[in-house]
Amino acid sequence: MTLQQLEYLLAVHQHRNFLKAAEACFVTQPTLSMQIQKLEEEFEIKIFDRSKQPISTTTAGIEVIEHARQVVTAAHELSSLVESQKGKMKGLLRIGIIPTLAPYLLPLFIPTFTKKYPDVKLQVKEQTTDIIINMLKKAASM
Amino acid sequence: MTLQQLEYLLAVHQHRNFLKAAEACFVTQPTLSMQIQKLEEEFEIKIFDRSKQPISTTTAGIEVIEHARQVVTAAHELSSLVESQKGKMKGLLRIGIIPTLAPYLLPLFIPTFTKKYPDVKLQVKEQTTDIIINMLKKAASM
DNA sequence: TAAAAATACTCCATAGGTATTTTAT
DNA sequence: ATAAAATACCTATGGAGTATTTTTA
Repeated sequence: MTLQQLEYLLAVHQHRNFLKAAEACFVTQPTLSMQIQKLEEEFEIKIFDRSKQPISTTTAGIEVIEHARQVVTAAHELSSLVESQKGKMKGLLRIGIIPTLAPYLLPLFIPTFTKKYPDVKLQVKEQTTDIIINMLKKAASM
Repeated sequence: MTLQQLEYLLAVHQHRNFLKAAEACFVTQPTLSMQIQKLEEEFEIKIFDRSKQPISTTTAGIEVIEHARQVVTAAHELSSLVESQKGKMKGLLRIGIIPTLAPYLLPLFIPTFTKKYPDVKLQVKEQTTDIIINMLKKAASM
């Protein structure tokens, strides 16, 4: 069973026609026919009744399709999630800065940064140079 | 994205170890590594942090895995459904029989049949031979 | 140094395509 | 006669294997 096959299944069920279903899936009719056959073979269940036109979905087939739709829907939701996260910066960013520079640099940096990356949490520590170096070493060894 | 890759994903997340995950999936470690990489590439999201042992799941990865689990679960439910339907007779069976035979044959046939195939609905018509033939012809032309 | 993941390569199974035949209206 | 699905055949992608290298602890 593959996600492809399940999508083909839904297309055939919807269009009640192998050629149109194939076009909707951007493949040729034989390709789609083959995959449906393989699935029916694997399941040992006849899902479509091709003995008359237009083709119909068998009793057992309908139940299969209901569940297949859930699988495909879940997969699409996963795709959407991924799409929305793609390239999105998020997490925690720790910054060490010396007190001499802090009041000059931070006001320039923070507003634009938090606007651009609203999902990144900022944690700023003002410390002397050598303390910052120690903290960096410690962090690097974790 | 394939169901296989999602299963591999869940296995790695669970075992926090590519080799053990591979064994659990009955494939070799390189095979599993490759598929995870391909998925991360397709999604453009780093799902696992391999920079330290044991490996961990990234923030974005956790969300992906939650949804992946839903897809895989739905697919398993579909498999279960199919398994339970496999070889199961169901639907409607129409029987035509002549009144002369009915009282002798039906009592022998119906009890055993309904016991063996509880999901098949029986519809018995007692008619003369020529009426039955007409009904058959009509049914065949549908 | 040992354990774990990545890389290199090879192979074969199969998804998908084109051309054609079979089946149903 | 025509539309639709199945079949035959071919190609190429890529999933999976073995062997090896690189990386982390």
